Amino acid sequence: MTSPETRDTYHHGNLKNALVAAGLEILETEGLPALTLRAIAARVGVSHTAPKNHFGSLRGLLTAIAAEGFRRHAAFMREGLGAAPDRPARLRAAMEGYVRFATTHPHLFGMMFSPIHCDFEDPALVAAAGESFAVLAGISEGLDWDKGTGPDALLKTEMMLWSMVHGYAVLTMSGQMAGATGQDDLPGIAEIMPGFGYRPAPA
Amino acid sequence: MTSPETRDTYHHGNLKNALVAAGLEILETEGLPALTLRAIAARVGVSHTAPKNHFGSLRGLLTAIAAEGFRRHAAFMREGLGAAPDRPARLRAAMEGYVRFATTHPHLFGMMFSPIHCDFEDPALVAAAGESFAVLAGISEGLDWDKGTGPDALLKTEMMLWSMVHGYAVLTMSGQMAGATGQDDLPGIAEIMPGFGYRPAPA
DNA sequence: TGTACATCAGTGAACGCGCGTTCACTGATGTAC
DNA sequence: TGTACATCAGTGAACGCGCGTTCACTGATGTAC
Repeated sequence: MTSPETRDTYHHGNLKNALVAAGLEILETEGLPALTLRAIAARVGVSHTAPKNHFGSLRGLLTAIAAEGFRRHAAFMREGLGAAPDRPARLRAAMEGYVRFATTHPHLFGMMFSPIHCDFEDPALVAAAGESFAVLAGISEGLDWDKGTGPDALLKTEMMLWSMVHGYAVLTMSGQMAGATGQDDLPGIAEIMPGFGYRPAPA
Repeated sequence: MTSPETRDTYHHGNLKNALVAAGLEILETEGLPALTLRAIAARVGVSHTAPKNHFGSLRGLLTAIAAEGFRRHAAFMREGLGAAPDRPARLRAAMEGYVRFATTHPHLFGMMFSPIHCDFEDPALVAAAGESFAVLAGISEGLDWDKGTGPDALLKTEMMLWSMVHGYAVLTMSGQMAGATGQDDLPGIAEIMPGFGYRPAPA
């Protein structure tokens, strides 16, 4: 918790991290439109001009928050991987972790993919997003489908998996899937995926 | 064009449609953050309180704009369908139409799926989105994959296709796909799809 | 064909709000000698 | 161990802006008789 706190020192000491943490909290409790410079600073108990020293601008701060979001997103996916007994189970666990993150942190997830809020050129954000993508890439390897086996085939598999799970997350989360199909109780991501097998693991 | 025009009549005559058209133009030229009540009204040449008579609030107007977006989106997909010689070609055309719409109208597309801007409970919006979804549902029928043939299998196929194409559109459009994979020249949506066949058409 | 009147559609000034940024500043910290 | 000084980190008042909404209003239109 980083609830509005009183400081006795002039310098905060850990303001950079505290601002990111405060931003994440605001996203959880109040949503994306409430995520302003002033609100974030107030939650940390600091003047609203202080963030400028660390992030330059609001956009810089939001980008840092999104980067932390991607790290947690990757962690969500990796969480289920350890317990999975085989590769199909790992695939399923990663996909379900992806969707579970979106469902439990809808505002953060929305911001992480919004060019209006984040600077996708920022190296730290690109690196964090890459960490998340790497989990999907890891489970794509060896997936047996009909697109050949070259390096380009691997890229296509990664793209296919990422597209499918991301679209599923966005459409179910927003309620659009339920609205358009008229179904309230929708099949999970693992239910709708094609039933891919894996090639024998390399020795 | 609905550029700032001068009227000689007190009543506009077609304000409701003109406001939607103006909103669509602003999205094309200036993007989502510029889509305000005042900007839309100014473009039509009307006071910024006039829209209230027709839409109640800003949110109502944005929802109407999104609904028109879905109608155009469906039209984009249907466009390629007519010329397609067979069902696999129709599948490909619809998917590519989906992505092309997102690429050519990124801000409109973004708003159409944003709960912050639109009211997804609005019947007109749900109907328009359903029109769009119906195109995908149409090409899902008869698709031969390994999930059985019941009505639930059809729903799963529709969801899978929609998820895949939507995720692909969002991720490529925002530049995230290029960023995370490090590739500039990415395969198209038809390239990454599993190579589904179709069952023989019913007689 | 006229008239009275309700309703619809648009005006424009004002309101209150919260925003991000700029500015001159001050307190705290680190470092060179 | 002291001192001078540069730099870093945070303050708080002020700025200018544009936003959506409210309000009392007025012009235009449609309809009943």
